[in-house]
Amino acid sequence: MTENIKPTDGELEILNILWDKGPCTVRDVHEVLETTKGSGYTTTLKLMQIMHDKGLVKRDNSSRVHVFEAAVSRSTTQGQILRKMVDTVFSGNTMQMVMQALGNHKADAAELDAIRKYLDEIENKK
Amino acid sequence: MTENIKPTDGELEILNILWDKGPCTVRDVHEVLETTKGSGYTTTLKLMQIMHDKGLVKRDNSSRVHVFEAAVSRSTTQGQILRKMVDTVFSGNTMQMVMQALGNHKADAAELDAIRKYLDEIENKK
DNA sequence: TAGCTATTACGAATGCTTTCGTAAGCAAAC
DNA sequence: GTTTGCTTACGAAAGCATTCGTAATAGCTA
Repeated sequence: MTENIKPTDGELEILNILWDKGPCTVRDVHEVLETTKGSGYTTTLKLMQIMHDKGLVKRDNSSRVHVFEAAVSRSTTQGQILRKMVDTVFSGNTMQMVMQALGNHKADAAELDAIRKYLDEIENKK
Repeated sequence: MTENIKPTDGELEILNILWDKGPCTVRDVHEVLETTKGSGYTTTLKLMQIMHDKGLVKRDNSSRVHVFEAAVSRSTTQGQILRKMVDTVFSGNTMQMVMQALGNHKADAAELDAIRKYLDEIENKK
């Protein structure tokens, strides 16, 4: 077990911004959240400070205006959250979850083919 | 949109028990949680009372010992949580989530075939 | 230099979840 | 009928996430 980091919903929103845009100042992040959530500047700041304490982000404070960067990878974090969700909501049954996801989602032929291809890859790799 | 019910983690644990075992008394549920979480009886009771207030469970109080039953379906709840997770963690990209799930999960040939079959079903239904 | 602005730091308030102590009610057993 | 034990009801405490008010700080500008 590497880490037991579990970002909260608010923290995840900020991580998404950092993953999309790369290193950001508090203002950069706030300008996004302001439109999506309408929260205040110091709210964003506080959240990012907490995330730094938790090790979710790295901070470059060489200049007066600190620059933040995600300290955890997107795919790793996605995998952790996904696994926990499968465990708690689907009793660990990944296949059932995938079926449900495919059933609810209106996939087009191209998407379905992409999955078939991927299934073949998985099978051949063994 | 039917409901905007979002069970907490603790509530979900109880729902899982009710879905697995059918109608239960508080004691029935507590006996499971006691071993998995070690929480006290009144803790379980309180949680189930809150769930009743929220409409997550139905209560039969015709006898002294109340009998509780899930008021929301397992698949509906799974679908809601799944959709929210895809939106917040995978930016709404269901296919990417499925790929990640399949990649992390060590599926055997039978499971992969089950998915292929399911993909065919989806495609033919159109 | 003095003052204005933008940034970070700190602490507290709010709201929600989880937990449990305690009281009250009821039923069976003695 | 009194006691004992299980059940439900109520309220409060603890912990955490989120929010923001206020202060301290640094840089820019007039």
